[in-house]
Amino acid sequence: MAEFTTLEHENLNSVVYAALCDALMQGRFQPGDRLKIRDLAEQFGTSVTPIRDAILRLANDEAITFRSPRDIRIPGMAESRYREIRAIRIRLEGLAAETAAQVATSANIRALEAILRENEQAIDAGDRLKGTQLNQAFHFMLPQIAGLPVLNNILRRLWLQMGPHISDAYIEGGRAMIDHHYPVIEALKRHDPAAASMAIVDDILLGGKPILERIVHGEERPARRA
Amino acid sequence: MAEFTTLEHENLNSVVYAALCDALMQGRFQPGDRLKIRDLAEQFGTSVTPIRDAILRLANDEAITFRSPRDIRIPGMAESRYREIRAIRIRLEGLAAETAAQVATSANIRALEAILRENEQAIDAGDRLKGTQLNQAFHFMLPQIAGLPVLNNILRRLWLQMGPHISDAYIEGGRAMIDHHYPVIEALKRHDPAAASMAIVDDILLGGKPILERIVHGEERPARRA
DNA sequence: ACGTCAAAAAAGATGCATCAAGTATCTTAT
DNA sequence: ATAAGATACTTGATGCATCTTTTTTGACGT
Repeated sequence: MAEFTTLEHENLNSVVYAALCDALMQGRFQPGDRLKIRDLAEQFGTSVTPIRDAILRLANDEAITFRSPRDIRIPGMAESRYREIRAIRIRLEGLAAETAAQVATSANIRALEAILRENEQAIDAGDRLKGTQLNQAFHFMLPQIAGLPVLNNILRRLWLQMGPHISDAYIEGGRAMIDHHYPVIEALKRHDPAAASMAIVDDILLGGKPILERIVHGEERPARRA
Repeated sequence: MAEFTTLEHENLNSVVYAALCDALMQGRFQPGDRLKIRDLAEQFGTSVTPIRDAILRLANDEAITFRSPRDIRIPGMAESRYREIRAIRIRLEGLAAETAAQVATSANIRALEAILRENEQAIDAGDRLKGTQLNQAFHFMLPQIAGLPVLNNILRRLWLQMGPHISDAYIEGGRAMIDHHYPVIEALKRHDPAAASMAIVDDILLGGKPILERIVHGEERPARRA
């Protein structure tokens, strides 16, 4: 999962960054949670320097923000921001799906089907964490198949921002969260770019509905203290 | 130009980051150029810490890379990567243009026209730096008009990567580089999203042609030493 | 001349001390 | 008992020392 495209010479800061990215994408942070450099340093068993480095990168990704100069927090998500991210995803994942449909091999298809099958089982078993991970894995597979690393990185950053807001939505959504993945695979099999794009758009709009509702009804500026 | 959406409490690291971003986008670095933290610290009159912070953020943006653990450089651009970035820009700037066409005010139009006029003059005067800056300003104005800050940031990062590769193309291109900006403004005036999108796509594909040719004929892995 | 290898210099990574600014706590006067 | 002010603590930013690895360089042999 934590496959980073570029560089990253297993520095401590990259290890911390990768770990925090995973935590973010898995919804292990809640909006409003506060991060303390010294605490994280203790948890990771490093000095504060690599933690600062990782935090800075995450802030650059807008995955965390400095509410005040000394108050590092997981930001809230305004509804307008979520809608914007969704619109961007539609364009970008649409492009990925179209391109993937043109070049997908049977091995690619099998990999997607394997993820989808596992995802079903995870959802049926009520395993929220595994469910979100596999859903993400499915989405990230398309730009990978398409050979679009830049696009993949952009999407990764968007998911970093969405992570804290999708936590419980997947359990509530049940299998409906991944129902739209089937038409995607069918379109790739037929090498039908337009159908692939439409299918992934359906997934983003319909499958993501519980997430939007959560955000709309949630606090814009999350309460103090977690 | 250096308007950063979020946070950024005028820390030293943010000052350095903003300065390096400007330098990158203005083409003041060449692919293959090496950056040294201690040298930059001397230039900025700070210690190495804020420089490291800024460099780390830039590396996270993939605007600079660590060729080896101790060799920080402006990366080269493979043709495939440029084509991918172009495809992404088409989708994203297309979305920005469509949205902008729906909401543009007459004040927005006037601002765009002012930039375009200035850009003409800069090109006629052979002022490469100002030409590229105003061209960028035009492109960044669309997501701003559209009210899409996330999209704006994504584009900013892409431009950070393109910056070192567009240096001399604008002089060679002459007015052809901005000819396609007129139809964009016309479409916004008519509140015609489809036309606005098509116009900006034309600009990206045709206006960017000299850039692609430069990249195709340039070195993939740039020569040592600048 | 050219290539090889080793010593020296360079350079980023890490850790840590200090600073400044904000926060919480405690004291004290009303 | 409450509120205002002072004190101590928290916490990120900055600077700096040190460590390790890389890069450079120059001497040496072919």
